[in-house]
Amino acid sequence: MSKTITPAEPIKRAREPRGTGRRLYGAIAHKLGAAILAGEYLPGEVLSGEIVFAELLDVSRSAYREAIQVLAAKGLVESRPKAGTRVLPRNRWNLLDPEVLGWAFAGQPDVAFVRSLFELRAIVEPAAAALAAERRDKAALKSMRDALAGMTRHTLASEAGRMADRDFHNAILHATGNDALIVLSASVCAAVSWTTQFKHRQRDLPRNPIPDHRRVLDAIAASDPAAASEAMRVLVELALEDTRQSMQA
Amino acid sequence: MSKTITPAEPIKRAREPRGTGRRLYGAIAHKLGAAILAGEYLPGEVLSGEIVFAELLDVSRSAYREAIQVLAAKGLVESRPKAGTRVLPRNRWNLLDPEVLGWAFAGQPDVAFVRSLFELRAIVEPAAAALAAERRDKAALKSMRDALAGMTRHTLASEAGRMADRDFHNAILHATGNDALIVLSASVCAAVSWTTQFKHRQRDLPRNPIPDHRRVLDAIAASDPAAASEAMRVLVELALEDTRQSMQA
DNA sequence: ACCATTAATTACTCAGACAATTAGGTTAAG
DNA sequence: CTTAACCTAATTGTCTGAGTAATTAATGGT
Repeated sequence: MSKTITPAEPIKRAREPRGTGRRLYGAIAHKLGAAILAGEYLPGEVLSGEIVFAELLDVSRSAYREAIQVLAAKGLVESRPKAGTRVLPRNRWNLLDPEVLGWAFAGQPDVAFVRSLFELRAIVEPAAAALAAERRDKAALKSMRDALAGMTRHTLASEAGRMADRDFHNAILHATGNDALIVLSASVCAAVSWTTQFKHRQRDLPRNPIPDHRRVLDAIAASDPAAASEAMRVLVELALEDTRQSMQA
Repeated sequence: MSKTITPAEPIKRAREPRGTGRRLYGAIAHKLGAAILAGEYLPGEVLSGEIVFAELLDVSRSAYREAIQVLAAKGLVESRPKAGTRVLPRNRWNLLDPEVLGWAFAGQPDVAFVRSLFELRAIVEPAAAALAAERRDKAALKSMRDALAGMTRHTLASEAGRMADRDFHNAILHATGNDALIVLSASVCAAVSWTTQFKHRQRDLPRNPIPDHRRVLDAIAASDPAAASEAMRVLVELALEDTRQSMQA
């Protein structure tokens, strides 16, 4: 076994002003990361040696190595002398890393994985809403209100609207005062953002999401943890249902 | 402002056979990462230029740069031409990355952060236990039983016992069939392992944890989600209490 | 069958040069 | 006085080529 893998074609640095590949090594990491997440390079298989791979990618070994360090830092690959750099088993991947999530959604996202993300969201966000209801202060409430206003002004079809949606959920997470939850939010919110974008790529928003969000906000403002948790549970469940529809289509 | 930072002293590659710093760049990343997590380098401050820093560390620029790529991949720093590499604000850090968690616990871990981790655990693990109760199969049950047997044989005071504890919780997470949860478990379990080690550094285990785990296992085996969730809630709460005691002391 | 030794492969580290990018100051226009 | 465009210098980014160190696998001895 252990057939070595070689890249398909040379790399071109992306020209996006704010993309993940502003630098050459970033572009390589993006290309390889997306390829690994897409299943083109299977776990256990080994990438052909530095010199060969870098040459085929038409980049220097420095750039290639720095890209590999990035992938290794995210648990996608591991390099050892004499053994080469091989793709690690899936359970070693840092799937909650925002950049890795981006790579996962760069291609056709795995349906089972999207479902598991929503399940995680359905676990974390209601609990977070409950905590927020207990600990929210005036500033946090203002952030939520502002975000909800932004969602109302622009719709979820626009980028500004989606950003307001992220702001709303982020405000709740921040109100919990829990660093671990906040970090997790950065991941989950990013994923949700990808999926909503994915959703609206196919059909327009079938339902007005504002009332659901409003109920959550009201419960938090009223310092009612149980109601906040329940309202958020409903919100996530409806969002899941919308996504499910558009993914079957 | 923007006072530039310089390292205290040169680097020595760690000799640990399975540590994070088997290679030179890994040792640098470990040193700098731990220093950042410890608050020695504050967000916004800028590390003195590559050439200067690498020279003071007595390593080549290549090794230093590869270490920086690792830190950048974990959201700790960001490098731009002319601006240098600066420490990012705390909310950009991937605190759930296992390696970052290791760095956080390499020094005196922040009490608030440890509390937030336990809070996250108290949210995720009961929900995971409930899911496991719904979806568990024979193989998963066997894994849990084996792990519990291991915990009984060795105690939590030994490394083998702690590993069995991790296996038990991992088995539950795997039984959910939820990839996102499994990845999150890799982080949280690692953190819990750090804290339990931290805990036993000061006093011996004050309570027998086996019955608590047994209750969880029984509920999952009985396919009773509510009971599993409740049993796990109790387990985590007791663990939190133990840790709280030893951290105040 | 097992363990020490050796050899070959591969990643790792180093050094120095050049290119690309951009922060920050400077100048010009409104 | 404010704002925008421009320039410059400082810094990271990229490349090349050489040599070192670590690890696996084969080899030979016990």
